[in-house]
Amino acid sequence: MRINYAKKMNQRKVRVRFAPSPTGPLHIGGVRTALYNYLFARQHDGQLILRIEDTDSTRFVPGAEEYIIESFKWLGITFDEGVGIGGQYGPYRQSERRDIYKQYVQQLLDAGKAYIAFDTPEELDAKRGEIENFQYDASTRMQMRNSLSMPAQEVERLIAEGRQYVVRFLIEPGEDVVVHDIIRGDVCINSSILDDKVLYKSVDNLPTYHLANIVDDHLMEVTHVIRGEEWLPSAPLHVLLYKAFGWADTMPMFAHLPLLLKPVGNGKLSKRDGDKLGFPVFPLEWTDPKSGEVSSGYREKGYLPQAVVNFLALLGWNPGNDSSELLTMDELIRLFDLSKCSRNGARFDYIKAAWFNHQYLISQPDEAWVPAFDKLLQNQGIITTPDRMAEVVRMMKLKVIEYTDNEGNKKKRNISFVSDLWPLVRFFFVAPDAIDKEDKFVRKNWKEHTADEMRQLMDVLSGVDDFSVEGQKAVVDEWASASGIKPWNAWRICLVGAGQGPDMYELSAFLGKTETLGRMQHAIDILG
RNA sequence: GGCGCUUUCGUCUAGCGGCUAGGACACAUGCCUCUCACGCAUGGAACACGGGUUCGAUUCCCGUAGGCGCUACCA
Repeated sequence: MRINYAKKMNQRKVRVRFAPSPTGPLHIGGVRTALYNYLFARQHDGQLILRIEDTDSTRFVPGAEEYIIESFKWLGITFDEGVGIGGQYGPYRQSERRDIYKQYVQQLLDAGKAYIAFDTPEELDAKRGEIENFQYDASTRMQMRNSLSMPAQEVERLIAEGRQYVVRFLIEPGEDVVVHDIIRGDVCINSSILDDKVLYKSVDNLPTYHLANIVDDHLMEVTHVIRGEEWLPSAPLHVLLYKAFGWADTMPMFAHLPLLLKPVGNGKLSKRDGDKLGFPVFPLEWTDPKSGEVSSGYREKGYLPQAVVNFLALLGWNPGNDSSELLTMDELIRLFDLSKCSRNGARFDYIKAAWFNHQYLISQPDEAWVPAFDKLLQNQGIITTPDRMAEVVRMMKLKVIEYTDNEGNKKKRNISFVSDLWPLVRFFFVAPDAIDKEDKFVRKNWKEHTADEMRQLMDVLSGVDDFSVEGQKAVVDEWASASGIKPWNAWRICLVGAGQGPDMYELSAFLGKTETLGRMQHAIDILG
C-alpha cells in the first residue's frame, strides 16, 4: 500500500532543493526534476533552494553555473535561496563549504563511524582485477590498508608523512535499511550489500556527493529530497548517514523520480537522440568551451517556456482526470501531486512537445509572433512593418506545414514554431516566379477557358476602388454569381502559385491592387 | 554477475477486486470549405507471461520474462 508521506510531513515548513552539478549544460531531465521541486515547494508555500554541487573539481565546466541560472530564468522557475540569490543558509556552492564538511567528517571519525583508508586508486584497481566483484566492506576491509586494519602508530606515522588518504564510512552489515519514498513506498535493502563509501576524497580534498549532500540537506533544513531514480540505490547509504550523525528525526522524505527514456530504442535519453531525431535535450543553446561544439536548445529552437514546462510536467505525472492537458504554471502548482507520480521511466515524446508548443503558440496574440517572425523574414532579406507581419500571422498561423521525416516520407504537421512559417508565407512577400504546370492543383484548376476568366476578373478588380476584403467581396461575389464563374482556385494559382494560402480576398487585399493585377497578368502569360 | 526499481493502446497515462478498460499525442475517415488547414465528429489500437488468493482479478501475492538504474577518491 502506498502511504501518503507528503501529507505526513507535519509542522516543518517545506524546504526543497535542486542541486545540479556544473559539469555542462543542464539536461532536460534535470529541468523536470527542478520543475517538480518547484511545483512541490509552491503548492506547500515552501522554499526552493538552488545549490551547486561542485565537489568534483575534475569535471568542472566554466559557464555551466551561469547556464543553469539563465535556463531557469527563461523557464519561469524561480528559487527562493541559493547561488545567485543568497539566503540564510549559505554559502550554496559546495566548493565554498569545505570547512563545514571537514568538521562533520571529523565528527564521524571521532565517533568511530568512519575510518581512514590509505589504499591508492591503483591498489584498488588491482584488487578489483584479482577478486571478482570486489567490494570494500566488512568482508574485505581488514585485508586493506586502513585505520581499522593497521596499528594506530602506523596510521599516525603515515599521516605525519603526508600520505594521501580517504575517509570511508563504516557500514555495519546485516541491518535492514528502509527508505521511505513518497513515490515508491518503503524500499528496504540490507546493509550487507552496501560498500564502505568514500566520504572524503584525497585527490581534491573535498567530500564526495554523499557526505556533502547529507550535511547540506541537514544544515539547510531540507524536508523533502526530490531527485532522479538514479539515486535510489544510494538512498540507503544516505539514510545510514543521517543516523550516524544523529539526525534521523529530521531526515527528509525522499521521492525518486522515474527517468526520461529515449524516444526510440533502449536506454535513457541522451544528447545523441536529440541530434539524431532533431529535438533539443537542453533548455538553452550551449557551446562547449573545450570542443566548441554547439548543442541546440529549446529556447533557440522556438519553443515557448510555458510549452516546455507543461510538456515536462506531464512526463511522469498527470492530474488524473480527463480534462485538458493544457495547464498553466498556476494550475500545475495547484494540481501537482508528488505521491501520484508514475514509477516507471517515460519515453521522451518530442512529437507531443511540438504539439504543446503549437497550442501555446496559436493561443498567443498575433503581435507576440512578430519579433521571431521579423528575424525569420530578415534572414530571407525581407523588411516589412510589424503590422503587416501580424497580419500575415493572423492569416497563416492555423495552417499546416509539409515536411519530410527521417524515413524520407512526406508528412504534415501543425505550425509548431514560428520558423515553420517561412515556406507558407513566402508568397506574401515574393511573387511566384515559375508556376508548376504539372502540379496537381494547377492541372485541376487551370483549364483552357481559365485565362479568359482571369482576364474578366482583372477587369472587375480594376474597377474596385475600395480594395479591402469587403470592398472586393461585394463586387467580385456579384460578378461570380452573375457569370457562374468560380474564380477562386485559379485566382489562387495566380497570386500564390500553388494550392495553399489564406482566403483570396484577404490575400489580394494584403497585396494591393497593383501587385494583385500584376501577378494575375504574369500567370496568364505563362499558363496561357 | 550482484542489488534495487519497474511492466495498461505505437507514445504519455487514468484505473487503487466487479468498468463496453477512460483521456491526451500520433494515425485513419467524415463534415465544413475558394486551396492547405483550423475546428467538429467518428474509428482502429493496450492490461507481458505463468501460477496462486478470491464468488470474481488489469487491480492483491509469488515466480518467469522484458525494460531502467546503481554497482568510482562522478554526481
